[in-house]
Amino acid sequence: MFSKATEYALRATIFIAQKGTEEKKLSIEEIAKAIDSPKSFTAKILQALTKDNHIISSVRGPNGGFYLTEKSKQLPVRIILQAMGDEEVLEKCVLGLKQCSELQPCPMHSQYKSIRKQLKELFVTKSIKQFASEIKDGVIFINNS
Amino acid sequence: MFSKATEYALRATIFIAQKGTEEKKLSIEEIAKAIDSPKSFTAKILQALTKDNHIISSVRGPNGGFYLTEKSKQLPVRIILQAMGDEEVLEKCVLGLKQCSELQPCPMHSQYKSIRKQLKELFVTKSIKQFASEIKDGVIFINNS
DNA sequence: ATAAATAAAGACAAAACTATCTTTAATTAT
DNA sequence: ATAATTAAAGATAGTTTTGTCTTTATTTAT
Repeated sequence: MFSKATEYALRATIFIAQKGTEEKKLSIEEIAKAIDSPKSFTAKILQALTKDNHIISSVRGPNGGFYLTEKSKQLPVRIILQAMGDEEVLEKCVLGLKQCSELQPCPMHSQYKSIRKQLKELFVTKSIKQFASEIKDGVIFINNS
Repeated sequence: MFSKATEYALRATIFIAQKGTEEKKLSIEEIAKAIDSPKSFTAKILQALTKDNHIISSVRGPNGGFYLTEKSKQLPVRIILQAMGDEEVLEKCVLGLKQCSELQPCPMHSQYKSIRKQLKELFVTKSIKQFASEIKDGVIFINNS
């Protein structure tokens, strides 16, 4: 569905939203361990979400790390797909046809369109915060081991 | 959602099922043109679907080409994903977590599982033939131009 | 001021994916 | 038999994705 990079971005952002605060920031070390992702690769991804897109906040130096502002937590999860350049799946024809539409439907269009709509709905209407608050120790997990 | 190779495989197979017969086989030339895919790359894909998986039938030489047997047309479209090694999306956690399940759900699990179920249902319950017969000239399209 | 800790930035490399081109084998028509 | 046609097979190459490592910049604590 999504690239590895996008999977890591979603996991990391939801994790940071849940565990990080401006007072207690999370290091890339902690984050990568928690979500089971390669550290340096994840660092690159968080950099992008920080620098270009201002979804995540970061501070360098001792006691530095990553956290999300309350405002960022309220963004739809779609914002992460957008930042990662990986939101095509929310719009695209399942057969990859450029001109597939209601007027020129592909053979799978009528069956697939409702699935795509629900997928888009999920990423557009739900906020980062909503998924972050799903995590309750011992009930919902975000780690991978 | 799927790789380019899988998109071409789905388009080609549905197209061949609709237009090809044992009497009037389709050449790789015709197929690639019709579904707007790179010819040699598509040849490789059809080779795989022919040789290893016996989903498509082929004959070499003059008036040779590709077609589907009636039996093949009745296979679920999932068989194409399987042959292409690209059916992971029907089963996988949206966040890419290995152990995500009802017992150890990821933060998106409860919202996403019904979407994944519908997607799987689509590929498991619908046959190649069903999508092939969706194509009616001027109403349903499979070309890309 | 200096040292330590941490993210940012950049260079590099391995693997996977997409694509092309050439040669070979099989089949048919003459 | 021979020539023509078509898929099969194999070699190669470009691009993207995934990942690592090193150096630099910033911040904090002493």
